[in-house]
Amino acid sequence: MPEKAQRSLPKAYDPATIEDRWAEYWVSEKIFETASPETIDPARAFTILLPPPNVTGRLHMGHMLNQTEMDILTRWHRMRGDAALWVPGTDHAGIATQMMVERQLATEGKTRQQLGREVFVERVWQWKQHYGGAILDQMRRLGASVDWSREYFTMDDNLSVAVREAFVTLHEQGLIYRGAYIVNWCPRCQTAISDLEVVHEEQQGTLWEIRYPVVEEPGQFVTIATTRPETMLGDVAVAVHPDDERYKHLHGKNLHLPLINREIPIVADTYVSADFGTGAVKVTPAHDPNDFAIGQRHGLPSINVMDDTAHMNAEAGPYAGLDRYEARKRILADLEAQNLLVAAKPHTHAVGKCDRCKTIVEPRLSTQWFIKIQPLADKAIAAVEQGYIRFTPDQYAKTYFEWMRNIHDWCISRQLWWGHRIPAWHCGNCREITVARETPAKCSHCGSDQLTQETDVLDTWFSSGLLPCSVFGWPRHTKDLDTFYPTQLLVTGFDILFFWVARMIMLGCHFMLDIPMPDGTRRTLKDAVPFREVYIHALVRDADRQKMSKTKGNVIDPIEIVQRFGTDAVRFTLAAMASPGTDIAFSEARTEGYRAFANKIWNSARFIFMNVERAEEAGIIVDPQTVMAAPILAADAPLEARWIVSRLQSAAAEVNRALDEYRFHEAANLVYQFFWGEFCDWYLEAVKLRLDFQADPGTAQAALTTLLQTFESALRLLSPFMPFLTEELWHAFYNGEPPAKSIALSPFPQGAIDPGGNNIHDQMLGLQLVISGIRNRRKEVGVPEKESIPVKLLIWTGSHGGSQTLKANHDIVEKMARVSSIEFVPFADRDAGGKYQNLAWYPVGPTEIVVEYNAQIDIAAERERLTKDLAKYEKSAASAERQLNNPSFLEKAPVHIVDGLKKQKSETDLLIEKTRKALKDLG
RNA sequence: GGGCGGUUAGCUCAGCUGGUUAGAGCGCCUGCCUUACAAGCAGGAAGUCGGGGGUUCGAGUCCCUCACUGCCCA
Repeated sequence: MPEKAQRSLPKAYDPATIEDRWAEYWVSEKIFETASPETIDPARAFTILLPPPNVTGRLHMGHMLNQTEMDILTRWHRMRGDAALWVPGTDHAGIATQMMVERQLATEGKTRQQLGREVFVERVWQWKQHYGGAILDQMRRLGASVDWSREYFTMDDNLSVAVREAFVTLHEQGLIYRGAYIVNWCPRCQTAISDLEVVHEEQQGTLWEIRYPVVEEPGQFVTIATTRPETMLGDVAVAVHPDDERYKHLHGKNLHLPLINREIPIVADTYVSADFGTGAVKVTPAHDPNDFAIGQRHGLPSINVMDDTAHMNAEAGPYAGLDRYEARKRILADLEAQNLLVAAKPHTHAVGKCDRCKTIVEPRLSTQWFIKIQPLADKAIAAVEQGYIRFTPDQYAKTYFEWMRNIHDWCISRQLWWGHRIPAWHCGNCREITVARETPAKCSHCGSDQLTQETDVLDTWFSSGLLPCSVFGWPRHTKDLDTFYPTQLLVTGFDILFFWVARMIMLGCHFMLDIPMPDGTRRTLKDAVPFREVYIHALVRDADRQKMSKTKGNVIDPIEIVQRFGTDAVRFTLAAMASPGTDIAFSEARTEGYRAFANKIWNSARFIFMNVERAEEAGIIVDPQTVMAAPILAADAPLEARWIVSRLQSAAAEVNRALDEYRFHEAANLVYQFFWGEFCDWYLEAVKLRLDFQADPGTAQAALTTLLQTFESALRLLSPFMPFLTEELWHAFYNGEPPAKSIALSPFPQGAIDPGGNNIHDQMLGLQLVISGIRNRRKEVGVPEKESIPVKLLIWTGSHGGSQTLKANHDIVEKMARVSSIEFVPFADRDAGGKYQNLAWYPVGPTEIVVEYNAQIDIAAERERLTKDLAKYEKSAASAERQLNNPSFLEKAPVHIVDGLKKQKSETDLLIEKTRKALKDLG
């Protein structure tokens, strides 16, 4: 327990003084640890998995948005009584982590090759122990309500068992194969990388046109076009479109490949576009995926001309040993010298770069391990098609289908040292491969003991894709799995839709089908899915809508911004702007506004605590322990009390609905509007009238009770959005003896639509309009702010409840509009002898407000204002009339719309009449 | 080239299934230290909802088209 919360609060809220304390308290008191699964009703489990951040990562704004949303939802579910479990952890990030450690080694003048694999991997573990916790530490600081006892790391032993099981099973099922195919090769990382790890950038390049002599027809040439001339050394054919008239006579003939003196055939293939370049394409199967496909179709060989560092190899003949770009220069020069280079045309094309190190990727033929993905993708498609997984916003389902339906086999091997080593052993004797769960002693084919393990490791996503099952103990059938799987929700950015979302769905659907349901029945696809819902959030940009990037220098560090404004203000900013499907332009101005909101609440607490003390001094005690029950009103409770209780109920109901639909911005704005715009602006001001503990203790005690109840509920309503501030104030509210260890463990206000609410709301609205109207008139006629003045309220005949409410609550009007006295005048008086000429006048619903102040008004300005208003009213009335005179409107529009319009029309008519009179009175 | 989104107040954005007079925050103007809060209070100004066409009793909202703009995939 931190030091006992104090009710005497400093004048301004300083988040820095409380946030670290509560962040530590939540962790050390294990506030967010979930009960053991045996005690949980799976129907009440709300499980959410943190999409694994890189272990090398630092928290950025995208993480903070992502985590704020998850935290709001998790806290909300927890407070609603669900068994909320948010599982945190990190991803071992093969390439990134290996790079990080290699860089560290470089500063010591060492390379990983010098250390050797075993020592290097040990070194990476050391690095992870030392630095790998950074991002989770940041989460702790931000108060993420995760269950730290369940923290995972994809290289942990238990998760490694899952990886091995998954690999071996897939292999047994014939879904994993090994073969030579074109992959994206990063020459710097010296590993294969996936399509998704290649970023394409538009680049100004050159399209070179090169002549290849025709063998059979000396003096004839075919001119090919290429952006990568250095790969010509690996050419095995030239392809043309079968219907291209220009080349028809050459089908079946051969060409001399310049520089290297190889004869290559001309093949006809519909892949070739006759319009592009010269219509003749060189075919280099070992260095281009499309060429590889052509090569397969025509039974051509593949000649790899580069090594794994993108230097030319022995196949490149005289160019062997050169870097690929140096080779390009030399080749172009040599071609030019032989008069074979026809043209060099500027050409914009997309160049693929390694996402990690930005090196230009070299498509390269190499032997890799693949997953035959179609059977997995089929289930993943079915799961979404059949509605077992729902996307929000739903248009992402389309993107998902698009990708899933055009998926390629997944290359899962990486030529790295850091990662899950593939459980396959090569036999030195028979050359066969043994795949096994346990390290085998003998070759399963020939029995030899000459086994060496495959050196490749698995793609990091192979392990992160398994997380929804593996963190709960899969492949074992555990109680955790029964209780928490499928998880409820995955919250993530659209940029990783294909990274985790797609892979988790494929692997989850595939493997979990084999785990029976808790009751022993067979699991179907519906319950094999890794999560039931996916919420995709947008990108956080800077205030000018620019994408944040290190090169632009516009990156906002969430921790830095949190230190300046407080975690709650930053969270609230993100939540309030997180409208589904729209990028967030993060603006400090907005955050300042929400810091002010936090301060506002802080000060409302000061006011309330001050009154609790004043009450105690007068011998009036309201036991805070009794307030958590839903607010109860006395039969004769004043209007503002009925109103605020009703507003709280409906605000809570609306917040629940909004969060249910992932409408974070709506939920945040509702809480904001309720707390500031209603509770502080109106209720607190009105309730001041009732808090005279000496003169009227009965009224005061009732008022204080409602005040405390409402405030306490409002804190709970706000808590998922602003956990720190509300935790602090809640403990202070209960004088350090709260009914639970944390507000996060208290019930969330459910809210309800109060049947009497509309009437109360209308009454209060009438009052508010009169108060605003008087304030407006005061300004217009220049009444000094401090001065209390008398006003007249003219009551129109035929207006019923309105004037009664005003009369009954004249004290509120007097206080909030600084009125010394109100005279209620029947409207009939108005026309009596120009009594109200030249007075500050303002129409409000069934009343008119007249402020007599020195009888001095700016007649010209007043006339202008009234004329402008009149025009507005007349326009509105005319448009209403047009509709009401339209038979098809009356016939087709719903009744409540017609009635509403009629009501509006009559009110507008009244306004017009009043305004005309007022104009006339101006003389 | 294929696909998806966006264009609403000075700025950043709401406006869900079409329905009465289009909202918020910040900024701006004016006046106030009214003992919870100047990180505040009160009042105010400000929008032909990107252009054009259509459907409808009714369009910011649906359809077509044009312009500009962003993103994803190839």
